[in-house]
Amino acid sequence: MEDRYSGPEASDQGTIYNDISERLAAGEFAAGSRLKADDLRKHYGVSSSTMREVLFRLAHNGFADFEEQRGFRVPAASMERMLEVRHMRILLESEGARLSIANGDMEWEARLNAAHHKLAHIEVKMRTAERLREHIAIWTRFDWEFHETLVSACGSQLLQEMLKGLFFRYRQLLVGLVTNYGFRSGTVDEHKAILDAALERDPARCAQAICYHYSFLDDLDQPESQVSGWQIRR
Amino acid sequence: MEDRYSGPEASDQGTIYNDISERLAAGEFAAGSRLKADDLRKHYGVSSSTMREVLFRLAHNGFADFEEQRGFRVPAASMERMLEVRHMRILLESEGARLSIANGDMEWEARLNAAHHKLAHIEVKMRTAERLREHIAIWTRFDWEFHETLVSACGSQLLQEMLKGLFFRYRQLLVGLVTNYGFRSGTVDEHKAILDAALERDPARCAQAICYHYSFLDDLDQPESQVSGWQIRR
DNA sequence: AAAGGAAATAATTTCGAGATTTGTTGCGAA
DNA sequence: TTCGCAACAAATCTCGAAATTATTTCCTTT
Repeated sequence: MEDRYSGPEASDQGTIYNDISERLAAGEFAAGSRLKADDLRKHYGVSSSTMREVLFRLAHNGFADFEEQRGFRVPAASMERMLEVRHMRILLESEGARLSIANGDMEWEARLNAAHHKLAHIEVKMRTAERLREHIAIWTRFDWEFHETLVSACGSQLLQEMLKGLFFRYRQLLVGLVTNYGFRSGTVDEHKAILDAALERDPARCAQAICYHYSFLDDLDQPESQVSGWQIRR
Repeated sequence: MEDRYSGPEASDQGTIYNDISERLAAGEFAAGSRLKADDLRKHYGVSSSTMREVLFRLAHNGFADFEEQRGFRVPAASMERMLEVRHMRILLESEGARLSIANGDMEWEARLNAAHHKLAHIEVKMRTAERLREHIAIWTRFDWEFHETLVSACGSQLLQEMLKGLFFRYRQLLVGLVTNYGFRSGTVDEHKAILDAALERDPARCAQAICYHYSFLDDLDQPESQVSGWQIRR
């Protein structure tokens, strides 16, 4: 008799890590709330030590805050923190795109096109989707794949790793700060602008397009101006 | 009767983490070698779980590589990896310095002067020191404090955190790649050039000085040209 | 002698209980 | 009512052994 529970089948560390990070990126846990090791332990059917390790891995990737003797918390989603992450994303992504444009071959162009195609498809679909929640996970993956592919020919493994961390941190903060899981209809055109600039091998215009992709944040502070149906959470 | 051992007195996680990272930054463990959890566990007198957590923390800060079911290893110190870390350091440090120059007040200038003074003092002393090994830990700290202070007025906590990780990763790789623990006599003038450019509020010249500070790496590939008495490890 | 495989060895990973620390509640005094 | 303090409750942190998985050794087979 199994008195475990009926959750995810395989509950190894990697699976649990991915599951929790997805749930965090989908805004399931309120920003600033405690990640109770004991509750999660029971939910996934593992021991406290295993859960602790997973939480440490999440913490060191920026998904959670850790304080000694005080456990783990979902990082508070402040606009200041958000702007800092955006700043770093723009800096690294522009540099990575610049190098990719300089080094990338036709194979890179093809992969970028493919990644954009998948992303555009889901984004157009989501514009009229009923239940946005169901598409967030796959959209997040395609979004990341596009941004990852953009810098994939930069020649620096390190830059790509750092950018990955920033991407998911950004998403987590965004979901905590706004409604609609951070989805906007405007992203379709913005991603297209980045793609076009990259394929035309224009680093300056590409950097500009990347900048514009994140510029909506500046409008969020003014409550009267709505950004594609968004609202700041209260 | 204590059959523990006679090492560091307080063996909490933070202390062990700092001790191991210092040993790694001093090149005590050969690059590519295994970090045996059991040996370290015995050395510090803690359980395997505690040591495992410390190793995870080290791994997530780039001090160690982790592979599932295969334990922890000292990252292989390759020149490629080194150039990647240098690239990111230049990018982030130039940006951080630029913002600090724009935002920093007189208080920042004073702190930068103080940090440089301490750093210059130890570096001049090390030029003629007998046993370099003894000064590495304190030199590393002052070196970091100077670079940290340089960007401390940039207004981004995130940039500073990322730069800190890069700094120690850089040091670990350097120690693994060259002799003399990565110390060069040329750093004295280079740090002075960075300080002067920052105090004169010249971002472009500051970025140039930062770039020059790391440019010695380009000469390392040519074996005939010696960089201030350095040699590449074989 | 070389290659393959099975047993032996050595490492990592998981577990659950106990020790330690933190947070909370209730009581009494100012 | 407010503050301090002590006892209680709930969480984290550590531990060492057991289970799992990788590595080495050595014997068999080709």
